[in-house]
Amino acid sequence: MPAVPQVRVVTIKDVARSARVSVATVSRVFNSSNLVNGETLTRVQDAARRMGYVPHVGARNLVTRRTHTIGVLLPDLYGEFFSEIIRGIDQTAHRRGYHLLVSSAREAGEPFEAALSAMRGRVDGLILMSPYLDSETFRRTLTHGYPVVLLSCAPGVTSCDSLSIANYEGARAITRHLAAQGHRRIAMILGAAGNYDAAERLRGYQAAVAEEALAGDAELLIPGDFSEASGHAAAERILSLAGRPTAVFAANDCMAIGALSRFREAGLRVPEDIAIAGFDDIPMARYVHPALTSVSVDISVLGERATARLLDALHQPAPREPVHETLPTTLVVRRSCGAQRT
Amino acid sequence: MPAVPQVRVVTIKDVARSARVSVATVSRVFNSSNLVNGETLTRVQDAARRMGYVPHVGARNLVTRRTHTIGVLLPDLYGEFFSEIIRGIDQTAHRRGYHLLVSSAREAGEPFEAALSAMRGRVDGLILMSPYLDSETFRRTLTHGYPVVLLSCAPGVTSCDSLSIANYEGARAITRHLAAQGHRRIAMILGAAGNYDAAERLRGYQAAVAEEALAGDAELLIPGDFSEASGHAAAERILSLAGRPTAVFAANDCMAIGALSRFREAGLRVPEDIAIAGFDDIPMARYVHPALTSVSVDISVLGERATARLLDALHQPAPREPVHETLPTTLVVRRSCGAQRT
DNA sequence: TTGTAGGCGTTATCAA
DNA sequence: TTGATAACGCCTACAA
Repeated sequence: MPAVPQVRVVTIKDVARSARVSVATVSRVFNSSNLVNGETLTRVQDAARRMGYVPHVGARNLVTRRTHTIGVLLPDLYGEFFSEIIRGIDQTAHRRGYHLLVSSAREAGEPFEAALSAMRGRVDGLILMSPYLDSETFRRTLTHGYPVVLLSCAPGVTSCDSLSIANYEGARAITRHLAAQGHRRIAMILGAAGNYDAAERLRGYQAAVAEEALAGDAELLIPGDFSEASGHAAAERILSLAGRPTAVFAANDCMAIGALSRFREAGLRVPEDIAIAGFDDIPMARYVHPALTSVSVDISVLGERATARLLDALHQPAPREPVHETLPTTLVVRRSCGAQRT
Repeated sequence: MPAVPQVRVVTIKDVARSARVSVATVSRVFNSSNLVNGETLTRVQDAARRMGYVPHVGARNLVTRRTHTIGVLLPDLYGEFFSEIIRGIDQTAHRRGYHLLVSSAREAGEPFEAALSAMRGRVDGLILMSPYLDSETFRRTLTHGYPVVLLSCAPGVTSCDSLSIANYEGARAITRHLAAQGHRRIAMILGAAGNYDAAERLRGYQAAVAEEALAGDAELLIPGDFSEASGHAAAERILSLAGRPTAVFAANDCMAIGALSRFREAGLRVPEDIAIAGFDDIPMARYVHPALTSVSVDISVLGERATARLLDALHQPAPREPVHETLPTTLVVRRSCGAQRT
C-alpha cells in the first residue's frame, strides 16, 4: 500500500470551533438554509473563508445519497466522435450542476463489468455507450439500481432509455442519392466489425441497393474500421477490383477521406472517375478537396439528449416507461458525389 | 429539491446478517485480507453474490481517504486535441486502477473555481490544463492540499509539476524550414488570443523571422482561433494582402486545412503558388491534398506523462521538488511546403 | 435561531 | 480467526 501524502485539511468541525457555533450551523450556512441569524452567518462565512474551508463532497454524498455525478462509459475515447459526445454530455450536465465520471471499457466482459461496478456509489446515473454489447452481458451487470441511458446499442435491451442515430435511414438516403447520379456499381467501405452503428449503415446501404436494383456483388463490400488508414487501404482494394465501382460510400468520413487520398494517388479524379460519400459530416468534411458529401448527424446533440433524459429520470420520483429515441440525419450534398453543388 | 428515485440497495450489513458474521468479516472478505477462515469466506461470498452486493465506493473513500480518482479540468472538450489528451490520461490512469472525473471550465474566474472546489473530496489529485490561467487565480484556488499537474500553463506557477509542448522550438523549426525553401515572406495564422500554446508558437515564428531576416510586417500576422473556419477566413485575408506572402504557417493543422481549402477555391496551387505548414500533425494531415507539412506532437503522450507524474506524486510519501517538463516535437515534411518529399 | 445526536456505508483498531 | 465499535465528514430530524 502506497503512502498517502495526506495534508491536514479543514473540516466543518474546525470552522464550527473557530466560529464558536455548532457544526449544524456551519452546515446550514453552506446549504443556504435561511434559518441562520445574519450575524452568525457572516461570522461563519468569515471563519470558513479565512481557514479555506471547502465542504467535502464525498461525505456529503454519503449522507444525502446523491453525488450529482453522471457516469459515462464509452467503448473508446479516440477521435472526434467520442470527443463530441462527451462535449454534449458535459455541456448539459454542467448547466444542470452535474459532474462527469468518464471511463472507457474497450470490450465487453470482465473489464467492462469492473468499470461498471466501480461506478456504484459515485454516480447517480449512467450513460452507457456500448455498440458491441450483447444484451446478455448487459442484463447481468446493469442492475445496480440507478437510471441508465443507452447510446447506440443494439435493440433487445428495452428495459431502459436508449438513444441512437438514424444510421439506416441516412445510409439508405445517401446510397440512393448516389444511384440518382446514375451510379449502378456502388462499393461500401464498412465500419468496424461487430459495431452496431456500422451494421445499421450497412443495412441502409443494402436496402438502397435492393430498391434501386444496383449491383450487389459481395466484393463491393470492403472491410474497414472507421480509421483514415483503413479507408486508404480499402481504396487500394477497390482499385484492384475487376469490375471497378463508379462510386463509393464509406461508413464514416474519416475512411472516406482516407480513400479520397488513395484515389488521388492513383491519378483518379473525384468525382469524375469515381464518386465518394461519407457519414457523420465532421467539420473537416467541407474543407477537403473535393468537399465531401456526407450524412450529417449532430453528435454532440446525442450527448445532450442522453444527459437530458438521464437527468429527467433522476428527478422523476416514479419510474416511467423507457423511451427509445432515434436522432434524425440529413444528407449534405457537396462536390465529391458528382452532383453539381458546392 | 427533486425527489430521488432511490432503490433499496444491499449494504455490507445485509450481507453480514445473511452470512451470520459481523460487518468486519465481510469487509475483510472484500479487501482480500487473508485472515478469514475458508468456510466463512465462501459463506460470505455466496451471500454477497446472491444478494448482488457491491461495495459502496463513496463510503469506502470517506474512511480510507483515497478515492482512486483523478480530476481532470480542461478549458474545453472540443476537438481532437482534448480528446487525445483525455485518452492518454484515461489509458494510464485505467492501467493503474484510477478513475477520471472530467470537467471543463471554459474561462478562469468563478466557474473555474467552482469546478475546482467541486473536486474536493472526490479526487486524489488533479490534472489541470489552463492555457488562459493567470497565476493569480491559480494561487487563490489551488490550495486544496492535493497534488496537481499543470498542462500547457504559462510559467510563473512553479509550485507544482508542469508539462508542456515544445511549441517555441517546433514553430521556430518549421518556419526556418519554410525559409530554407526560399520563402522570405511567410505569414502566420495565429492561434486563439490569450492562449499560452498559441503565444509560444508565435514566439517561435518570430524568432525564426529574426534569425533568417524574413519579412516582418505586422500584416503578416493573421488572427485565428484554431478552428477550420478561422483558417479559411485567414486565407481570405491573406489573399487580399498587397504584398502576398509565398508561404503560410498556421498555428495548428485545422486552420492550415481551412486555409488550404480557401486557396484552392481561389485557384492557387499549393505549394507552387503558396506553401502551407501546420502544427500538431493530426491524423488527417497526411490525407489532405497536398499532404500537410506539420510539427508532430504526440498529444496523448502529454496526457500519459501527466498522469504518470501525478500518480507518482500520489504514491510518494514526501513532497518532492516540482518538475517541469517539455515534450519535444518533430518536423514532419510533406508536400504542402514545397520540399519535394511525400 | 441554534445545538445535540444519530446515521450514511465503510474500514480499522482493539479485544476476545 | 472473529466481533464490537469508533472513526471518516457531513446532513438533518428533533429538541431547546
